[in-house]
Amino acid sequence: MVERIVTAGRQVLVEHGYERTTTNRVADAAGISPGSLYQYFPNKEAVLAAVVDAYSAEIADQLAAVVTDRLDLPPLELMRASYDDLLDILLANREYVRLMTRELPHARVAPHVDQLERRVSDLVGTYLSAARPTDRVSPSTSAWILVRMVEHLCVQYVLDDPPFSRQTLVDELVRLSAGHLA
Amino acid sequence: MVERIVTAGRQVLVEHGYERTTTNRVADAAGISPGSLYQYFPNKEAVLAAVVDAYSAEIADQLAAVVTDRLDLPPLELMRASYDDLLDILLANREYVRLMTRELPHARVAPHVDQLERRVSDLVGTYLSAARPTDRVSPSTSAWILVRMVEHLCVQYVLDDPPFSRQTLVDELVRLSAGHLA
Amino acid sequence: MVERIVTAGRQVLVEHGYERTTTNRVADAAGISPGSLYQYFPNKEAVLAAVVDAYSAEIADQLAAVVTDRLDLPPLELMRASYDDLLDILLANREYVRLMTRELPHARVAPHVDQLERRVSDLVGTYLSAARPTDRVSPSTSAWILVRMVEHLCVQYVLDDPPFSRQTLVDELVRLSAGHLA
Amino acid sequence: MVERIVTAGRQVLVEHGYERTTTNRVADAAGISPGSLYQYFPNKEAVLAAVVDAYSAEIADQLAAVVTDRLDLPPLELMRASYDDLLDILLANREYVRLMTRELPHARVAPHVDQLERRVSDLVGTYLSAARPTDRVSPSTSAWILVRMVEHLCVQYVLDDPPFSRQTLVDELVRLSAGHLA
DNA sequence: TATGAATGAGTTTTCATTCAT
DNA sequence: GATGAATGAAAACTCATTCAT
Repeated sequence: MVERIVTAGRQVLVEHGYERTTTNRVADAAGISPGSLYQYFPNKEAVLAAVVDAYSAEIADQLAAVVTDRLDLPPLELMRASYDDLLDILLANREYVRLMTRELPHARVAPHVDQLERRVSDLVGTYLSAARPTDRVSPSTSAWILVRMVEHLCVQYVLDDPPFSRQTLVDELVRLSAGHLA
Repeated sequence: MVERIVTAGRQVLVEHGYERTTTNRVADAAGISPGSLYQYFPNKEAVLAAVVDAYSAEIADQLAAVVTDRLDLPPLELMRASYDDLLDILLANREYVRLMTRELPHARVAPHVDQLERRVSDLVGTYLSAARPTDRVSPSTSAWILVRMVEHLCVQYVLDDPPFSRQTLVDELVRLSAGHLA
Repeated sequence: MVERIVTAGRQVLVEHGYERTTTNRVADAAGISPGSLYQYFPNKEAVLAAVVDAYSAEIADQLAAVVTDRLDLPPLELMRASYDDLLDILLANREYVRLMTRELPHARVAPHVDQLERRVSDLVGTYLSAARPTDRVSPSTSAWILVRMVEHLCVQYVLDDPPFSRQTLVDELVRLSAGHLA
Repeated sequence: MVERIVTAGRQVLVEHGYERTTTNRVADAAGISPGSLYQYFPNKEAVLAAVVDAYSAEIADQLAAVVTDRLDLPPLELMRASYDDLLDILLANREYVRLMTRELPHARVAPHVDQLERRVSDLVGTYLSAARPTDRVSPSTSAWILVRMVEHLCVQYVLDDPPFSRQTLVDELVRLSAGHLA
C-alpha cells in the first residue's frame, strides 16, 4: 500500500506537476481515501520524500554501478563504457530524470543528488589516486569536475535532446575526460 | 512602480523562499496594497516572470559580453579571459544564481536560461566556425557542449564552494575546452 | 472487556485530556482494536458515559455513605465527621475530582453530579426534618445550600490547595453549617 | 468587525455549544467568509479567547464593584447589599454565566475566573483586616471561603433555579457570612 | 489610480465509525 | 467475536484575486 501511494505520488507529480500535487490527488490516484494515506505517511512531506527515496533506490545503485563494476578497467575503457551505460540508464528513465531535475524543488532533491555525487566522486577519486601519480590537480578535484561535468551533460542531453547523436556525446565526454587526465 | 514591485518580489524570494512568496508579502515589501499590485501585473505568475526577467536583463548581458567582447582574441586567450570573467560575475551575483538554479521552479527559469544559452552558444558556434575548419564535431555541437559544461561547473563552483581554488577551476576549464577543440 | 475499555478511557482522559481523547487512543490503551471497542459501545459518547458512570459507582457510594452512616449522630458530630471523611475521600481521589470538574464537559458530568447532589440533599433534608422543628427555611432549602456549599468548598480546596490547613476548612465548614442551622 | 466576530462567536457558542463551534460557523454567523475571520484573529483559539475576554470586560467590573462600592459600609450591610446586587447581575446575565461555567472548557475560563476571584478576595481580605482584629482564621482564609461560597451558591441558584426565593438565598448567605465572621 | 477588506475555493489533516476478512 | 485497514466528512487555515470606496 505504501508502494501504491508512492507510485500514485510519482504519477501525480509527473502528470500534474509539483505545485498541483495535493494529498487528495495522490490519494485519488492511489484509489484510496485521503484518510488512508495518513495511515501510511505522517504528512505530505513524507509522501514526497518517499517518492524521491524510491527513485533513488531504483536508479542510484544502477548509476553507481556504472563506475563500480569497472574499476579494474584502464581509464579510457572505463570512461567510455561508463558514459555509455550512464546514458542508457538516463535515457531509459527520462521521466525520473525530469522529475528530479526539473519538477521537484531543489531542496527536496539535493540530499539524494549530493549523496550520489559524493558516492561516485569518492569512487572516482580513489580510482584516480591509484591509476595516476600525483598531477596538476588532486584526485578529488578531478573527480569533482569530471563527475559533475559528465552528469550534467548527460542529463541535459537526455532532457533537451540536442541535434547530435548519442555516440557523439559519449565520444566527446571521453575525449574531455581524457584531456583532463592527460 | 513596476520596478518597485519587482525589487520587492526579488527580495521576498531571497528572504522567504519560493514557497513562502505570496502576493501579499510582495505587496507589503513594495509598500503598496495587494490591490495595487494587480494594477501592474495580471497575476502572481507575471510578477515572478518579471523578477526573472529583471534578473536576466541585469546579468545576462554581462554574461554574453564575456564572450562578445573578445571575439577577436585567439581561442585560448578568449576562453581563459571569458571563464575568468564569468566566475567573477557569478561570484558577484551568488544570490541570483541561487535564486535561478535552486529556488525557483525550473519551468519559470527555463525560458531565460535557454535563451541565454542559445545566445551564447550561437556566438561561440559562429566563432568556432570562423576559427576552425571542419572537424570531428560541428561548431554548434561544440558550442552546446562547451557552454553547458562551463556554465554548469561555474555555477556549481559558486554555489557549493568546493575545496579547490577559483584559479584551478579556470585552468581546468581552459584545459578541458582546449582538449575538446584540439 | 467493557471494564478494560472503561479503565483505558479513564486513563487516556487523565493522561491526554478530554480533547485528545480519541476512540483509537482508548482502544489502543485497552489493547484492543478500534473495531472491538464498537462491539461493546455504540459510540464514543457511550464510552465516556461509561467512564463517568464507573467513577460515580466507585466514589458516589462512599460520598453518600459519609452522611448515611451517621444519620444517628447529633448534627454537629455528624457534620464534623462527614466533612472530615468527605475531604479524605476527595483528597484520595483528586484525579477523579479533576476529571469530573475540570476536564470533562459539564453536560457529560451533570447527570451524575445532579443525581448525587439530589441523593445527598434528600438524606440531609430528611435528617433535618427529623432533627429540627420548622424554622426559617425548609429542610430541603437548607439541604440544597449546605450540600452545595460543602461540596464546592471541599472540591475547590482539594484542587486548588489554598494556603490553610485541611483542619481549618473542616472547622469552618462545621461552623458555617452550625450557624446556618442555629 | 472584531466585535461582530466576537458577537457571532458568543452566539454560536450559546446556540450550538462549544463542540459545535467552528470557525466556519462563526464566520457564517458574522456574515463574513472564513478568510475574513482570519484577518482579525490569528486562529480559532484567539476568537474564543476574545469572546471570553469580552464577557469579562462586560461583567467582571460590575461584579467587582459589588464589593468595591461598599467598602465603607459595616459588614452586615455590605454583605446584604453585595449579595443582592451580585444576584441581580448574574440573573441578568444568565446566558453568560452558563457559558462560563457550563459550556466552555474549564482551562479556557480558569484564568479569568481566577483573576476575578483573586481580585475580589483581595478586596474582601483587606476589608476584613481593617474591620476585624485577629481571629480564628486569617482574613485571606475568610476571604477565600466567603468569596467561593457566595459565588458558587449564587451561580448555582441562577443556573439551576431551585424552589426557593431569591430573597431566601440572600438572607441565608448573609447569615452564613455573619456566622463565619462572628 | 490606489486601496485593503473581503472573498471562497482549495489545502492539509483528523478521527469517529464501518465492514470485509 | 475480533480485527484493523479504510473511510470520508469535516475541521482549521491560506492566499491569489476582486471590487466597492
